[in-house]
Amino acid sequence: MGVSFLYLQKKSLNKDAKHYFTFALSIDCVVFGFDGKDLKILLIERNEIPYANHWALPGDLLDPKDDLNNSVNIILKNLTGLSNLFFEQVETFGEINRHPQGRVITTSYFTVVNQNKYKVNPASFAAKAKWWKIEKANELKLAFDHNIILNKCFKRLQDSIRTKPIGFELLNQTFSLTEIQTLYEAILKMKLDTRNFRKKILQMNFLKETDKFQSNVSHRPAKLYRFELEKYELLKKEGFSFEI
Amino acid sequence: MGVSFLYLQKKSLNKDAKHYFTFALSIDCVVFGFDGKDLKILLIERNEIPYANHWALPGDLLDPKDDLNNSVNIILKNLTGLSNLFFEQVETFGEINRHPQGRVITTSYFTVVNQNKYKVNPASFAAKAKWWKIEKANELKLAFDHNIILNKCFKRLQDSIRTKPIGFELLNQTFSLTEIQTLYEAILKMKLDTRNFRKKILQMNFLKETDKFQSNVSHRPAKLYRFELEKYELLKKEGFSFEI
DNA sequence: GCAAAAGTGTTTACAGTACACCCATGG
DNA sequence: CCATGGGTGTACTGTAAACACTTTTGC
Repeated sequence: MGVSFLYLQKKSLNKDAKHYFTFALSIDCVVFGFDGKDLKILLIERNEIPYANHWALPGDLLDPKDDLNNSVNIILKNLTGLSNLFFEQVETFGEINRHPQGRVITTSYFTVVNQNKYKVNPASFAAKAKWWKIEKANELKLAFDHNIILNKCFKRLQDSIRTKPIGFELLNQTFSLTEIQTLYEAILKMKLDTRNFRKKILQMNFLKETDKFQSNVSHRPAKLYRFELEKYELLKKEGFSFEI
Repeated sequence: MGVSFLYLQKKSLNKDAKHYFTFALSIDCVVFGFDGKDLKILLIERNEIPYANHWALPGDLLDPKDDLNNSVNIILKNLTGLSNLFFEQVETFGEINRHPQGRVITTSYFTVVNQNKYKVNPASFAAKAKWWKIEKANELKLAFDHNIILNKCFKRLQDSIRTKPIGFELLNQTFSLTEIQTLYEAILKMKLDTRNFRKKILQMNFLKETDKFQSNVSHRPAKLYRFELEKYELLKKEGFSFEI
């Protein structure tokens, strides 16, 4: 197994640095989007080996000069044009043979974006990108261990959506209560009771009714709401805890 | 920033491997113990630079031949003699200057052990090890970013103890209800109501009353219970979810 | 006037909380 | 017989869950 005490001992560390400083690190990111109906994730089609013609999570090697957490935004921007997103670190994968070309450890993140605000334009970036329904993505044989990473990140999203107000990132700035409910149903994969859902989310007091309504719908137009971040921060400071 | 598309392109990866395959990876572990009264963590005293004479979390460099998650047990055994423990991966830290001697990324884990079963014997292992009250450990200036890692892992323990039956690892095989309650109070850092706590944990139906009692105590001896793993697994399969 | 989704309140059941006294043992 | 922690039940309160009809718009 060859575990050493290098970590504790400078002299040995210098001597055997060649042996230990041989890992590459990558970042893989699950980007969740919502089109008003289904939860989607963003995949990129590889055109080089290994895994040529396979779909993969957007990701890249970490430059040894760059900070880990700060690089996610840069990598994602280079691959897809998406920028300035919030990320949650999920898990680090380090199986010996997960990358066929060397010892690459990957740290996974997820983020959520509004599909309408961020239209991915495959032509303008390095790789072909496409939004996939999460079930469809799971039927694909993704590159590397990306099916596993995808599922871990999806589980984490399901947890986080219930305890943090990240869902509003997936919607337009104003939205109807039905839209939030549909979003929660798509992520949690369960039907929710309309009256109870509205009661619960409204009494949290961080949604502000606007004077706008849906337009051009062939039914009663829904009132539109806005998420008040400042209000949420205040409530949190007072000890309130978000839970759906 | 120098982010590349190497990850996607074999030819470049081969060419620039020297640039990217230059990280070292380490594993750091927060070992929680319980002495019947206080929550403790296990620290090791370094006697080499960097951070000579500083206390540090047990950890070591990962050998490039070894799997990440599987190495935690081996590393901890080499440092402390503790073996065959369960670990939960918590977070990976990759700030540029977190290690003064090179680019070392660290993945953190926590585990919980029964302090009575596992007496750490400093003399017989590589480094001097000591159990510290968590508050005292936080007052120390630990090596590297270990204060931060410790606190992240402690928060994760506080979450996990409420949703997974890991607390019983910290106790003897048979234990009194008061002992579990004291443990939860030590970890969650709050007083709990005795009658309500007992009701809640007993009605989960995975604690089995034994015919044993405390002995040599100068008060009414407490009935001793046992955690039934099989029962817990069964209940979980039926959709029951642990929550304290 | 019909189709389609928006919007709205009440009742019921269960789980969380608060709370105080008697019991068994060792010394 | 006293000190110490073990052990127990009930009433109250608040939140989750179940449930059906009216409203507004476009066509």
